[in-house]
Amino acid sequence: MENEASPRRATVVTLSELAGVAPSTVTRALRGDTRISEATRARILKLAEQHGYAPNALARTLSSGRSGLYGLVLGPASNPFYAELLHEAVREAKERGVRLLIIHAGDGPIEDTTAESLLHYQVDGCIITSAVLSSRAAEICAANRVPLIMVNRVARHHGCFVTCDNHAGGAELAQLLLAGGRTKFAVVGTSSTSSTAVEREDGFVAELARGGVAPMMHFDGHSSYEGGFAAGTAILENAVRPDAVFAVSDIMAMGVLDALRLGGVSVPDQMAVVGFDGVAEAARPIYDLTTIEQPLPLMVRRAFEMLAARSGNHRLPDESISLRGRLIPRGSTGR
Amino acid sequence: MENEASPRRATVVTLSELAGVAPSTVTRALRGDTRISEATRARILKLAEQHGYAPNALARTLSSGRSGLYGLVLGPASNPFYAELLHEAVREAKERGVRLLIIHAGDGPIEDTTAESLLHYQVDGCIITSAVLSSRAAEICAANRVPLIMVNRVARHHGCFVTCDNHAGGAELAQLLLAGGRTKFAVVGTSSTSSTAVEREDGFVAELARGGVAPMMHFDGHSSYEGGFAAGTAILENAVRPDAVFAVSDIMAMGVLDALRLGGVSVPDQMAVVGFDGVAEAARPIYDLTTIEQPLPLMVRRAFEMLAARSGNHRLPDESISLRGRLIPRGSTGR
DNA sequence: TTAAAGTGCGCACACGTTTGCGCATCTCTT
DNA sequence: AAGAGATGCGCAAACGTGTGCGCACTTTAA
Repeated sequence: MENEASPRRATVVTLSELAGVAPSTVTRALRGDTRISEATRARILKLAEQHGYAPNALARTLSSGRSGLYGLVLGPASNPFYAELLHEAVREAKERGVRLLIIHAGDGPIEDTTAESLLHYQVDGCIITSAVLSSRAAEICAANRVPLIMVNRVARHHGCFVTCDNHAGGAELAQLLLAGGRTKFAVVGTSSTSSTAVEREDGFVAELARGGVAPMMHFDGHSSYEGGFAAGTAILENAVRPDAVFAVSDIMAMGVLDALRLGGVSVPDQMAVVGFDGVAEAARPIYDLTTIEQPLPLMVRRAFEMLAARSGNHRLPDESISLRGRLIPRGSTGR
Repeated sequence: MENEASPRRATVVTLSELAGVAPSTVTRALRGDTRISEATRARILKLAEQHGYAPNALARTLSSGRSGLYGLVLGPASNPFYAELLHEAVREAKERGVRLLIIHAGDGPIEDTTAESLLHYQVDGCIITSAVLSSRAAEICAANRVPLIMVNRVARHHGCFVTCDNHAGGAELAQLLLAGGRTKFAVVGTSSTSSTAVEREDGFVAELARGGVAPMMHFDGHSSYEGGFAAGTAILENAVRPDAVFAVSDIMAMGVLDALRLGGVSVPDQMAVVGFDGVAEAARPIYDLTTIEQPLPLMVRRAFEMLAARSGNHRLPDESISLRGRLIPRGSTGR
């Protein structure tokens, strides 16, 4: 079919010559412009099909200004939450006909050179989860009109973000534990300045206070399984043990649970454990973890919507969306 | 700094006007062409710096033919191996100054429309893990000279791939178990036609045969934690229990281990368990899983090298690389 | 003194697509 | 029958960068 001597891909110009029309006619026909007659359109579509025409999205960017590319900044691989978020983003991007450019993944901060590559590829926007953007990097994006959306975290005083209602979620978990008759609470937080973790903890502690209780123990660790495991181990070693543990993320709660299991503590009889995120792992029978499920699909959709709106109109003000999570009571809190 | 009335980004033309030279001179100066005098070059570099010039990589693609974009097809989120692979790929891409375009993620096959978007963005190549490419999609890529590399899986009869030496790894695990005095073996495989799983199983069974033993049980399940858990549950229910279980992936082995734990089976005393992949989770004290670690960083690097070579020279023949994995003996096999 | 080689840079086109403008032709309307 | 609107399409410029070719000037060689 394809001639070996002419390996060149079909272009709009190729098709226009074949069809005996102008390149602009081909473009309009392919894009469904109503001003092109149905007959011409059909003829061009058929030619495109025959010759395996694939539009050059990069060339389109050049003249239209939109690239159809969104940057994605991902958190560490050790937390399955980000893997789920990635897959959700891929699904949503496919639905919207846009592509995802992985800009950064991992724990560390985003380097300035990485931020610059955002510009090189003319991304229409960028979704940031977890990682911190240096002020210089943020400045670069702002100066070049690249809209930024933080998912699952908020920046200091500016920018768009969509999060779960962390405060309410923390409070709801506290209510559940109080209603279950728990009295001695441990909080497993994170040493990072993550807004998400802080809000969850605040909500939890505030609700405890409403019930007239204060946590008896507090741990700060790395926001990972290992951090949770270390906290769980520390709980075991404490002279007086709590009867309920709130970990600010499921991955940490899983670490806590495993430490308790190795220490011979029975959950939920001797100790209840709750987490936050609603990752798939939490549903495993071995963990059976009570948690707040983040409405990930909706959060991702909202993020894309905000990006799409802002890539069309740069004057839109900063916007923040908070979505209520769903309490999933499981075995780790009894019943 | 940036004038509100002139939101346009600096381009080569902008700089050329500022410097009083031709656009081509600017291009050559920025790209380090030796034919441009040092004085002119310094002046242009300074101007570029001042005006925050960011080259338009998409425009460059148009005239140079190379996009600096690689497609990435990722497996399901439920297996942490793919998350690790993603992060490794991101790291390697950063080092090489190329970008990753997420084409597809998840369990299902790659749709043809997805494959076409590979072409739209003129990717220089594509790394495929796990998902299957329809023959039509493969044809599209071949016709358009988009090199494809399979990582951790091999296609039927053609294409480039880089894998771990699955057969040798399976054999090594069998040796270890035999040396540990195990006699009754169960194999937890996957119902998918994944070449990787089949090779691992073949290697394991072949080595058992050399020792004069055949597995007493065999399970096929979904290649996931749940699949492993189901197999583990089935093992519990069997009248006569094996004293060693080989799961073809760590994620399945984790499922097996948890099922055994819930069933009160003590590992490694009553039963040894081994996995394959070397994911981070396998090292958790609660699993402490003996496994074969895939040399992920090297595998990813080789994949990029093969892609880079093929995007420069389309005539290169198919090539396959097999890298030896490393046995990591842990508590799940005793000692 | 002249030819040859080297240096520094500009011109112009190419890459593939989009889009504003405008020119025909055809169909109504009055 | 003539102006008004609709319909169908072409022309040409633009997006930003890369590059082959060639011109002018300088240095070196004979």
